[in-house]
Amino acid sequence: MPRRRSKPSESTIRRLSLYLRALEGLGEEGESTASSELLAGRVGTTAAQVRKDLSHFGSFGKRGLGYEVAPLQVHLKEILGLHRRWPVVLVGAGRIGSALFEYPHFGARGFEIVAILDRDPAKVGRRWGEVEISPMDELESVVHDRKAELAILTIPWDGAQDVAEALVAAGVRGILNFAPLQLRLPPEIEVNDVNLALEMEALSFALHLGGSQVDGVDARSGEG
Amino acid sequence: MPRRRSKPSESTIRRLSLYLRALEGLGEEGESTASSELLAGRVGTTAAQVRKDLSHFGSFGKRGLGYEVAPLQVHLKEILGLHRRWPVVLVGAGRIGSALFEYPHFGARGFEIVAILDRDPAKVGRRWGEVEISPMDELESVVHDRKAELAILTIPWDGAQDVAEALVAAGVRGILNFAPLQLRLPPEIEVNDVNLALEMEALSFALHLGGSQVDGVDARSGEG
DNA sequence: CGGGCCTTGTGAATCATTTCACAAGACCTG
DNA sequence: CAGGTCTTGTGAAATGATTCACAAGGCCCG
Repeated sequence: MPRRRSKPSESTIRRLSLYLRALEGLGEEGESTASSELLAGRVGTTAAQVRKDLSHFGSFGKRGLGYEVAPLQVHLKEILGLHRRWPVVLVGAGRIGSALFEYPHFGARGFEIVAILDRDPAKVGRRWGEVEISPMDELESVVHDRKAELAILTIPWDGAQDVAEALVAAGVRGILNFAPLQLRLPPEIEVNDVNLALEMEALSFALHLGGSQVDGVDARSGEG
Repeated sequence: MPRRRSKPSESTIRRLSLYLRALEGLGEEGESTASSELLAGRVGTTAAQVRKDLSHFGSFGKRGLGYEVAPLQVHLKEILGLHRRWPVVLVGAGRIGSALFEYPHFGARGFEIVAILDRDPAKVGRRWGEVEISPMDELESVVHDRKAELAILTIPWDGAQDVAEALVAAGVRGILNFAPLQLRLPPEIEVNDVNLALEMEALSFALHLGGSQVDGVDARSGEG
């Protein structure tokens, strides 16, 4: 197994997802091969970056030709672990939870929300499509029964830490966390934070700065 | 004005947001000062990192004491551009748009959704709270009238590029983009992508790898 | 008011990521 | 099958970010 030259960085992984989506687009457009330069253009990076990213996992291209769209898609899906179905538990049946439950791109990637939990008794028992909302005290049995290793947390910050710990105790190994706090969990648990206010704040910073002190901003003018 | 020793990185900016939130928590807990180490603990980074991040913008701490919670909060808000109100246009009145409209943490940071646009005639004219949904052909006038420099894009990928260009033409300078495609806009326009499927895929990668080839994974066991 | 204790701010060193540059192949054409 | 053209895969160089380590200050106590 001659793969894995050096360990891929977090950013490499994230770009693999982008390459995968770009390849799907190219496939729909009828392209059967793609050069690293073409892929880079679609994803907003450089050709060298694409090649380096892919090289961490093997040699998928043909010199002089580029990469074949369909096979590379398969490879990327396998690398990312998307060749299988992932049962997911959604905790928090609020607005964001509801939006994510309907989010079509999850299903397209094998992520299937198989259970919904909420602490609000008024919501428990309702059905969203095929899935009935369960009370929080069924957390452990639900996670266990459905063999869910992934969870999405869309609850207010004040319950998040406890729920996260319960999820981990029940067998969850990866959490997509929308609660705006830093979860403290064992290091082997993978947590991805989505902090929407933070994203807006990053925009605010950039606009604020650009509006008031444009002087120091170079980069684009001096050539490359 | 002796600020700005070197240019802060994107990651530094994002951590500033985290520090700000941590400081708010500390304030509520009654703390009046915070050391870089305490802040680092709350945010999941190192004390040196906190100090280096802050040092890009000035000297806010007192040696021997640490940082005063309330004043540092004010400084961070100013650095991030949060000392003012930001009118925001929301494009896409679907599930995600609805969730974001209700999202309490936006308002708490001065981001106010002042207009909603949707291409679906069935939605146009409805009210969400105080805001009525407008048709897409009012995009330019709405952005202009409300002086919105920020927009949130929660529409399907197939319309996103055109809408983004229209927003920019109307005066928008920053976009929070939920559409899973790479927007092609002038470089002075700030775009932050929130790609939810990608976040799940990053989790999937980590779990997939951890489950199948644990051998190469070191870091935690051997200590350092 | 001097000594001890803390914690900042920051150059220097380390570590990580990205970019460069080019040899090694692969295909095509004649 | 040789020569031309293209594009990969990859060490090496350049750039960027984080961590280290410590001098400079500030506070408190006696």
